[in-house]
Amino acid sequence: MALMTPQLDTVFAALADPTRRAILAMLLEDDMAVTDVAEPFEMSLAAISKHLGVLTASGLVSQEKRGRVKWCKLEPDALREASVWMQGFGQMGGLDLDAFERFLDKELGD
Amino acid sequence: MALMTPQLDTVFAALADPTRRAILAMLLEDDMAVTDVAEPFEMSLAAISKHLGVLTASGLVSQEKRGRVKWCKLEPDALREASVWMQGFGQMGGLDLDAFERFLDKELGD
DNA sequence: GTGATATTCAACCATTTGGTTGACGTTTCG
DNA sequence: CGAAACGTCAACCAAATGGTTGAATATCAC
Repeated sequence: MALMTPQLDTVFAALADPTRRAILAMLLEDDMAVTDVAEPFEMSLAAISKHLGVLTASGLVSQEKRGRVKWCKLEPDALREASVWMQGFGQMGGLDLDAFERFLDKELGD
Repeated sequence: MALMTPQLDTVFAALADPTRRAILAMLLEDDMAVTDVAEPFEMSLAAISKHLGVLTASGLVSQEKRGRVKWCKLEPDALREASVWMQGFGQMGGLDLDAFERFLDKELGD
């Protein structure tokens, strides 16, 4: 059993939280500072900072500090692997998903 | 902020575990009994039973008991909502679709 | 320099998760 | 009937998750 592509683990785990999905939706519109990301939520800034850490660790978001502001940017490419994995699932019966995950490792590896 | 669609939570959370993804891959080929699902894994039957419970709760798998055997069946439709959610992020942009098609030709060719 | 702003860090807490083991109810088979 | 096979349940455990506060660290603005 292959059980590779640990990126899938972190990406799907990141997507499993509604707060994090809402953050991604916000970042879809524009890059944002951490404080601005946190503004609409009824939870502490530190909690949002942690969520952004999870998103960054999964590759779904990148962060760049300029001055005292840390800008958060959506990285849609990180969704490709997960999305393609799911597409394959829904649409192609009988596919060898182990081979498929190996394919994704190779294609998306860099 | 919306934070709805609890189904997405459970589907993504279910997909975040490599054991569960491997189970889905096995079920893609055919329906299976719980014991047979557990066979290739180096963990207890009870653990696999729990994983199947998570998959069933998320709707990705259905279970039907016939006699003393509980049959597990993949429910690919449950992936649709999550898949559609991802479409919003333009994820397919950088994937090498030619390589993808070649992969599919090879995998599905026979 | 002082003070406000931006963000993280550290410690803590409750809950969930992923695993174990052993006992338990069903169903089948000899 | 009695034993084996199928699967879950219950109790337990360690580790991870998602949140809180309060202090700490930079940076900017006056």
